[in-house]
Amino acid sequence: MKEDLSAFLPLSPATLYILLTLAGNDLHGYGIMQEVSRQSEGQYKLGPGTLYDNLQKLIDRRFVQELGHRPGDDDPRRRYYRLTSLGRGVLAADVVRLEGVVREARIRLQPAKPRRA
Amino acid sequence: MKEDLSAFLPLSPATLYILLTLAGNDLHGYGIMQEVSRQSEGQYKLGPGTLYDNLQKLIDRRFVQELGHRPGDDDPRRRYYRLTSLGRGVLAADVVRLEGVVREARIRLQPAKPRRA
DNA sequence: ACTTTATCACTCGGAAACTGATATAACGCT
DNA sequence: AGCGTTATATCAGTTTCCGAGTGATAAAGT
Repeated sequence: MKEDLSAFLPLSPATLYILLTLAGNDLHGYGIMQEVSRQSEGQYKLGPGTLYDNLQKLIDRRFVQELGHRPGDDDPRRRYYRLTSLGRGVLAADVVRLEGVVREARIRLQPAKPRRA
Repeated sequence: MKEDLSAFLPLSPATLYILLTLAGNDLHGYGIMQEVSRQSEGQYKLGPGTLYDNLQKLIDRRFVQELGHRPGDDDPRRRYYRLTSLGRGVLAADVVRLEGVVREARIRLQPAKPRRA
């Protein structure tokens, strides 16, 4: 019963990192920015423009839903977002694609691997 | 003696596929399009606009060099391109990044693995 | 108490990238 | 000769990216 998730692939780096971050926990915008920076070890930083552009697009496509403010949260400014099961599926599909890319790259980048016998 | 290749990361999907394809063999534009389509099992197709935009950019950045026409080739229209060692390094760096993404995604997508006990 | 730094949400305009339609032409086959 | 494929390339329209900037609250330091 798989839908055609491949129509949404490949995900852009920005989209991929956002979905990846939300796959772990529900999170708010600023938290996503920090988490992406942390996960990529500072190599990739998401600006607010990219973030909110993407977030809106992801909500429109039902990959992510907004939870709004959390009643018990300490900081009432935060607006939380959650990955939907559709979004989870899209992320999983892209991960499969990426595994293929990585596998292929490993083969092509190492035509003569030093062997250790 | 590593240079700061991370400044060029992350590669866009289009760029990644082009570098990946050229990592295997020197190839001409049309061949790249076909090979990308084949490698991604038809999921991702590079249009000529995207291809030549990227190719020019890659040449400017010295990731790829043009070889021009091959003397012995049957079709003299073809213009061949080759990955430079810099381009190879960038590709390798992005593959490392992607491996991290894939690893992280695998962890986050399976918080409760079905056990078979 | 007061100042500074960090957190948080979001908008905006310009830059960059993507996309497919189109143009042009040589090639291979019947 | 005619036709589909191979091949390079450009162009305009759209989408995406990006960070500077705005505004405000919360936390931490002095």
